[in-house]
Amino acid sequence: MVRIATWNVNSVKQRVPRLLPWLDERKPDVVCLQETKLGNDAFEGLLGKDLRSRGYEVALHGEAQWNGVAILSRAGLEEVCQGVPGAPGFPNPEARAVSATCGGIRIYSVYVPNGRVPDSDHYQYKLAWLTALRAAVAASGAATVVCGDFNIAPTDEDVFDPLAYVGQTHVTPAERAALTELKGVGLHDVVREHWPTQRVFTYWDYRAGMFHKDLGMRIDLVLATEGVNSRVQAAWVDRQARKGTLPSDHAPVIVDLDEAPDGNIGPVVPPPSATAPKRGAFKLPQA
DNA sequence: ATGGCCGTTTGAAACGGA
Repeated sequence: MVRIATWNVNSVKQRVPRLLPWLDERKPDVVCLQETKLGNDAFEGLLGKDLRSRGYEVALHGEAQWNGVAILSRAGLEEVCQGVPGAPGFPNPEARAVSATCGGIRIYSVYVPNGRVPDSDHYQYKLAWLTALRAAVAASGAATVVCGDFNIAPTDEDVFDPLAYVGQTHVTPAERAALTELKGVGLHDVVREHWPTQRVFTYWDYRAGMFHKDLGMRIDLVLATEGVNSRVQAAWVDRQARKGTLPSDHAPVIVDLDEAPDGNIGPVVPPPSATAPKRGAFKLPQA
Protein backbone atom coordinates (compact mmCIF):
# COMPACT_ATOMS: atom_id res chain seq x y z
CA MET A 1 0.00 0.00 0.00
CA VAL A 2 1.20 3.46 -0.87
CA ARG A 3 -0.28 6.45 0.91
CA ILE A 4 -0.40 9.88 -0.72
CA ALA A 5 -1.68 12.88 1.22
CA THR A 6 -2.25 16.57 0.56
CA TRP A 7 -2.68 19.25 3.21
CA ASN A 8 -2.95 23.01 3.16
CA VAL A 9 -1.27 23.66 6.51
CA ASN A 10 -1.81 27.45 6.62
CA SER A 11 1.75 28.24 7.80
CA VAL A 12 4.02 25.29 8.39
CA LYS A 13 5.73 27.25 11.18
CA GLN A 14 2.48 27.46 13.13
CA ARG A 15 1.60 23.89 12.27
CA VAL A 16 4.74 22.06 13.38
CA PRO A 17 3.05 20.78 16.57
CA ARG A 18 0.29 19.27 14.43
CA LEU A 19 2.30 18.23 11.37
CA LEU A 20 4.92 16.02 13.01
CA PRO A 21 2.48 13.97 15.15
CA TRP A 22 0.24 13.66 12.09
CA LEU A 23 3.11 12.23 10.02
CA ASP A 24 3.80 9.72 12.79
CA GLU A 25 0.14 8.79 13.07
CA ARG A 26 -0.82 8.55 9.39
CA LYS A 27 2.56 7.57 7.99
CA PRO A 28 2.01 8.91 4.48
CA ASP A 29 4.61 7.96 1.87
CA VAL A 30 4.15 11.14 -0.15
CA VAL A 31 2.88 14.40 1.33
CA CYS A 32 1.95 17.50 -0.64
CA LEU A 33 1.85 20.64 1.48
CA GLN A 34 0.43 24.04 0.59
CA GLU A 35 0.57 27.47 2.18
CA THR A 36 3.82 26.75 3.94
CA LYS A 37 4.40 30.54 4.08
CA LEU A 38 8.11 30.02 4.45
CA GLY A 39 11.24 30.41 2.32
CA ASN A 40 13.19 27.28 1.46
CA ASP A 41 16.10 27.95 3.81
CA ALA A 42 13.78 28.68 6.70
CA PHE A 43 11.77 25.52 5.94
CA GLU A 44 14.93 23.45 5.90
CA GLY A 45 16.05 24.96 9.20
CA LEU A 46 12.66 24.44 10.78
CA LEU A 47 11.92 20.87 9.68
CA GLY A 48 14.83 19.40 7.71
CA LYS A 49 16.11 17.19 10.52
CA ASP A 50 12.67 16.09 11.71
CA LEU A 51 11.67 15.09 8.19
CA ARG A 52 14.89 13.29 7.30
CA SER A 53 14.76 11.35 10.57
CA ARG A 54 11.36 10.12 9.44
CA GLY A 55 12.77 9.05 6.10
CA TYR A 56 11.45 11.89 3.95
CA GLU A 57 13.22 13.63 1.12
CA VAL A 58 11.91 17.13 0.53
CA ALA A 59 11.20 19.23 -2.57
CA LEU A 60 10.51 22.85 -1.71
CA HIS A 61 9.17 25.87 -3.51
CA GLY A 62 8.58 28.53 -0.91
CA GLU A 63 8.74 32.26 -0.37
CA ALA A 64 8.60 34.47 2.68
CA GLN A 65 5.19 35.34 4.06
CA TRP A 66 2.75 33.92 1.50
CA ASN A 67 2.03 30.84 -0.59
CA GLY A 68 4.67 28.10 -0.60
CA VAL A 69 4.38 24.40 -1.51
CA ALA A 70 6.34 21.26 -0.76
CA ILE A 71 6.51 17.55 -1.46
CA LEU A 72 7.77 15.15 1.20
CA SER A 73 8.50 11.67 -0.07
CA ARG A 74 9.91 8.41 1.12
CA ALA A 75 9.06 6.76 -2.19
CA GLY A 76 11.78 8.53 -4.15
CA LEU A 77 12.01 12.15 -5.25
CA GLU A 78 13.42 12.85 -8.69
CA GLU A 79 13.19 15.46 -11.44
CA VAL A 80 12.00 18.21 -9.13
CA CYS A 81 10.39 21.14 -10.96
CA GLN A 82 9.51 24.36 -9.18
CA GLY A 83 6.57 26.29 -10.57
CA VAL A 84 4.56 25.65 -13.73
CA PRO A 85 6.20 26.52 -17.06
CA GLY A 86 4.49 29.54 -18.59
CA ALA A 87 2.30 30.24 -15.57
CA PRO A 88 1.56 33.92 -14.98
CA GLY A 89 2.52 35.86 -11.84
CA PHE A 90 0.68 38.57 -9.95
CA PRO A 91 2.54 40.43 -11.24
CA ASN A 92 5.61 38.32 -10.45
CA PRO A 93 5.69 34.55 -10.20
CA GLU A 94 4.49 33.15 -6.87
CA ALA A 95 5.45 29.88 -5.20
CA ARG A 96 2.36 27.87 -6.05
CA ALA A 97 3.54 24.60 -7.56
CA VAL A 98 6.24 22.01 -7.18
CA SER A 99 6.36 18.66 -8.93
CA ALA A 100 8.54 15.59 -8.72
CA THR A 101 8.61 11.97 -9.76
CA CYS A 102 8.07 9.74 -6.75
CA GLY A 103 8.42 6.03 -7.42
CA GLY A 104 7.32 6.35 -11.01
CA ILE A 105 4.40 8.74 -10.49
CA ARG A 106 4.57 12.42 -11.39
CA ILE A 107 3.33 14.22 -8.26
CA TYR A 108 2.23 17.87 -8.21
CA SER A 109 1.63 19.95 -5.10
CA VAL A 110 -0.35 23.01 -6.17
CA TYR A 111 -1.80 26.04 -4.46
CA VAL A 112 -4.14 27.62 -6.98
CA PRO A 113 -4.63 31.40 -6.64
CA ASN A 114 -7.65 32.40 -4.59
CA GLY A 115 -9.25 34.74 -7.12
CA ARG A 116 -10.47 37.12 -4.40
CA VAL A 117 -13.40 38.69 -6.28
CA PRO A 118 -15.06 37.36 -9.46
CA ASP A 119 -13.81 39.12 -12.59
CA SER A 120 -11.03 40.92 -10.68
CA ASP A 121 -7.45 40.90 -11.90
CA HIS A 122 -6.68 38.22 -9.35
CA TYR A 123 -9.55 36.13 -10.66
CA GLN A 124 -8.22 36.38 -14.21
CA TYR A 125 -4.83 35.41 -12.83
CA LYS A 126 -6.40 32.33 -11.25
CA LEU A 127 -7.96 31.23 -14.54
CA ALA A 128 -4.76 31.85 -16.52
CA TRP A 129 -2.72 29.97 -13.94
CA LEU A 130 -5.03 26.97 -14.26
CA THR A 131 -4.66 27.07 -18.04
CA ALA A 132 -0.89 26.86 -17.66
CA LEU A 133 -1.22 23.98 -15.21
CA ARG A 134 -3.44 22.11 -17.65
CA ALA A 135 -0.91 22.59 -20.45
CA ALA A 136 1.90 21.28 -18.25
CA VAL A 137 -0.01 18.17 -17.22
CA ALA A 138 -1.22 17.56 -20.77
CA ALA A 139 2.31 17.78 -22.13
CA SER A 140 3.42 14.85 -19.99
CA GLY A 141 2.27 11.34 -20.75
CA ALA A 142 3.32 10.18 -17.31
CA ALA A 143 1.16 8.63 -14.63
CA THR A 144 0.29 11.74 -12.67
CA VAL A 145 -1.36 12.86 -9.44
CA VAL A 146 -2.13 16.55 -9.05
CA CYS A 147 -2.72 17.28 -5.36
CA GLY A 148 -3.51 20.50 -3.67
CA ASP A 149 -5.71 23.39 -2.74
CA PHE A 150 -7.55 24.28 -5.95
CA ASN A 151 -9.64 27.01 -4.39
CA ILE A 152 -12.55 25.69 -6.47
CA ALA A 153 -15.51 23.66 -5.27
CA PRO A 154 -16.16 21.44 -8.30
CA THR A 155 -19.96 21.38 -7.93
CA ASP A 156 -22.71 22.69 -5.68
CA GLU A 157 -22.48 19.38 -3.81
CA ASP A 158 -19.04 20.50 -2.66
CA VAL A 159 -20.26 23.46 -0.61
CA PHE A 160 -22.48 23.40 2.47
CA ASP A 161 -24.95 25.80 0.90
CA PRO A 162 -24.69 27.11 -2.66
CA LEU A 163 -26.73 30.16 -1.70
CA ALA A 164 -24.05 31.16 0.79
CA TYR A 165 -21.55 31.53 -2.04
CA VAL A 166 -23.54 33.45 -4.62
CA GLY A 167 -21.32 36.13 -6.10
CA GLN A 168 -18.18 34.66 -4.55
CA THR A 169 -15.16 32.95 -5.98
CA HIS A 170 -14.65 29.17 -5.77
CA VAL A 171 -18.04 28.36 -7.29
CA THR A 172 -18.31 30.47 -10.45
CA PRO A 173 -18.91 28.77 -13.81
CA ALA A 174 -15.58 29.98 -15.22
CA GLU A 175 -13.61 28.51 -12.33
CA ARG A 176 -15.48 25.24 -12.54
CA ALA A 177 -14.98 25.18 -16.30
CA ALA A 178 -11.23 25.66 -15.83
CA LEU A 179 -11.20 22.71 -13.44
CA THR A 180 -13.23 20.62 -15.88
CA GLU A 181 -10.72 21.49 -18.61
CA LEU A 182 -7.90 20.36 -16.37
CA LYS A 183 -9.64 17.07 -15.62
CA GLY A 184 -10.25 16.78 -19.35
CA VAL A 185 -6.61 15.93 -19.98
CA GLY A 186 -7.28 12.62 -18.26
CA LEU A 187 -7.52 13.26 -14.53
CA HIS A 188 -10.05 11.75 -12.14
CA ASP A 189 -11.35 13.43 -9.00
CA VAL A 190 -10.35 10.56 -6.74
CA VAL A 191 -12.32 11.47 -3.61
CA ARG A 192 -15.53 12.32 -5.43
CA GLU A 193 -15.41 9.13 -7.47
CA HIS A 194 -14.86 7.19 -4.27
CA TRP A 195 -17.71 8.97 -2.44
CA PRO A 196 -20.11 9.94 -5.24
CA THR A 197 -22.99 11.22 -3.12
CA GLN A 198 -21.58 11.85 0.36
CA ARG A 199 -21.11 15.19 2.05
CA VAL A 200 -17.33 15.65 1.92
CA PHE A 201 -15.55 18.86 2.85
CA THR A 202 -11.87 19.70 3.27
CA TYR A 203 -12.03 23.33 4.40
CA TRP A 204 -14.00 25.06 7.13
CA ASP A 205 -13.73 28.73 8.01
CA TYR A 206 -12.18 29.29 11.42
CA ARG A 207 -15.03 31.60 12.35
CA ALA A 208 -18.43 30.98 13.81
CA GLY A 209 -17.91 27.33 14.67
CA MET A 210 -18.18 26.37 11.02
CA PHE A 211 -16.20 23.17 11.48
CA HIS A 212 -18.30 21.93 14.35
CA LYS A 213 -21.44 22.60 12.32
CA ASP A 214 -19.77 20.96 9.31
CA LEU A 215 -20.32 24.03 7.18
CA GLY A 216 -17.44 23.72 4.75
CA MET A 217 -16.29 23.27 1.19
CA ARG A 218 -14.41 20.62 -0.73
CA ILE A 219 -11.63 22.54 -2.42
CA ASP A 220 -8.61 20.34 -1.72
CA LEU A 221 -8.46 17.71 -4.42
CA VAL A 222 -6.49 14.70 -5.55
CA LEU A 223 -6.64 14.37 -9.33
CA ALA A 224 -5.15 11.20 -10.78
CA THR A 225 -4.65 9.71 -14.20
CA GLU A 226 -6.61 6.57 -15.00
CA GLY A 227 -3.87 4.06 -14.21
CA VAL A 228 -3.41 5.54 -10.74
CA ASN A 229 -7.11 6.07 -10.10
CA SER A 230 -7.82 2.41 -10.79
CA ARG A 231 -5.44 1.48 -7.97
CA VAL A 232 -7.20 3.55 -5.30
CA GLN A 233 -8.01 1.47 -2.25
CA ALA A 234 -9.14 4.26 0.05
CA ALA A 235 -9.73 8.00 -0.17
CA TRP A 236 -10.77 10.11 2.76
CA VAL A 237 -10.56 13.44 4.52
CA ASP A 238 -8.68 13.35 7.80
CA ARG A 239 -11.10 15.42 9.87
CA GLN A 240 -9.21 14.49 13.01
CA ALA A 241 -6.45 16.85 11.93
CA ARG A 242 -8.94 19.76 11.78
CA LYS A 243 -9.98 19.23 15.42
CA GLY A 244 -8.24 20.22 18.64
CA THR A 245 -5.74 22.95 19.27
CA LEU A 246 -4.17 25.18 16.63
CA PRO A 247 -5.48 23.38 13.55
CA SER A 248 -5.16 24.51 9.98
CA ASP A 249 -8.46 25.58 8.47
CA HIS A 250 -8.00 22.74 5.95
CA ALA A 251 -7.99 19.02 6.66
CA PRO A 252 -5.63 16.61 4.90
CA VAL A 253 -6.89 14.40 2.09
CA ILE A 254 -5.45 10.89 2.16
CA VAL A 255 -5.43 8.40 -0.71
CA ASP A 256 -4.15 4.83 -0.51
CA LEU A 257 -3.02 2.99 -3.63
CA ASP A 258 -2.40 -0.69 -3.94
CA GLU A 259 1.20 -1.62 -4.47
CA ALA A 260 2.65 -1.98 -7.94
CA PRO A 261 4.21 -5.45 -8.35
CA ASP A 262 7.66 -4.04 -9.12
CA GLY A 263 7.82 -2.33 -5.74
CA ASN A 264 7.50 1.03 -7.44
CA ILE A 265 4.50 3.16 -6.61
CA GLY A 266 4.12 3.80 -10.33
CA PRO A 267 1.82 2.22 -12.88
CA VAL A 268 1.62 -1.50 -13.24
CA VAL A 269 3.85 -2.56 -16.10
CA PRO A 270 3.27 -6.07 -17.44
CA PRO A 271 6.43 -8.18 -17.47
CA PRO A 272 7.95 -8.89 -20.88
CA SER A 273 6.35 -12.03 -22.29
CA ALA A 274 9.79 -13.59 -22.79
CA THR A 275 10.36 -13.63 -19.06
CA ALA A 276 6.81 -14.49 -18.05
CA PRO A 277 6.68 -17.76 -16.15
CA LYS A 278 5.24 -20.67 -18.07
CA ARG A 279 1.73 -21.53 -17.06
CA GLY A 280 1.65 -24.40 -14.62
CA ALA A 281 5.34 -24.05 -13.80
CA PHE A 282 4.72 -22.85 -10.24
CA LYS A 283 3.50 -25.28 -7.62
CA LEU A 284 2.05 -24.06 -4.34
CA PRO A 285 3.72 -25.49 -1.25
CA GLN A 286 1.89 -28.56 -0.03
CA ALA A 287 0.49 -28.69 3.48
C1' DA B 1 -26.94 40.11 15.34
C1' DT B 2 -24.48 39.95 7.93
C1' DG B 3 -19.75 39.30 12.37
C1' DG B 4 -17.46 35.83 14.26
C1' DC B 5 -10.77 33.59 13.03
C1' DC B 6 -6.07 33.09 12.03
C1' DG B 7 -1.46 34.23 10.12
C1' DT B 8 1.55 37.70 8.06
C1' DT B 9 4.39 41.93 8.89
C1' DT B 10 4.90 44.48 12.13
C1' DG B 11 5.03 47.13 16.63
C1' DA B 12 -1.33 49.32 15.64
C1' DA B 13 -3.63 47.82 12.26
C1' DA B 14 -3.83 46.46 7.39
C1' DC B 15 -3.99 42.61 4.32
C1' DG B 16 -4.86 37.87 2.65
C1' DG B 17 -7.34 33.97 3.11
C1' DA B 18 -12.11 31.24 1.23
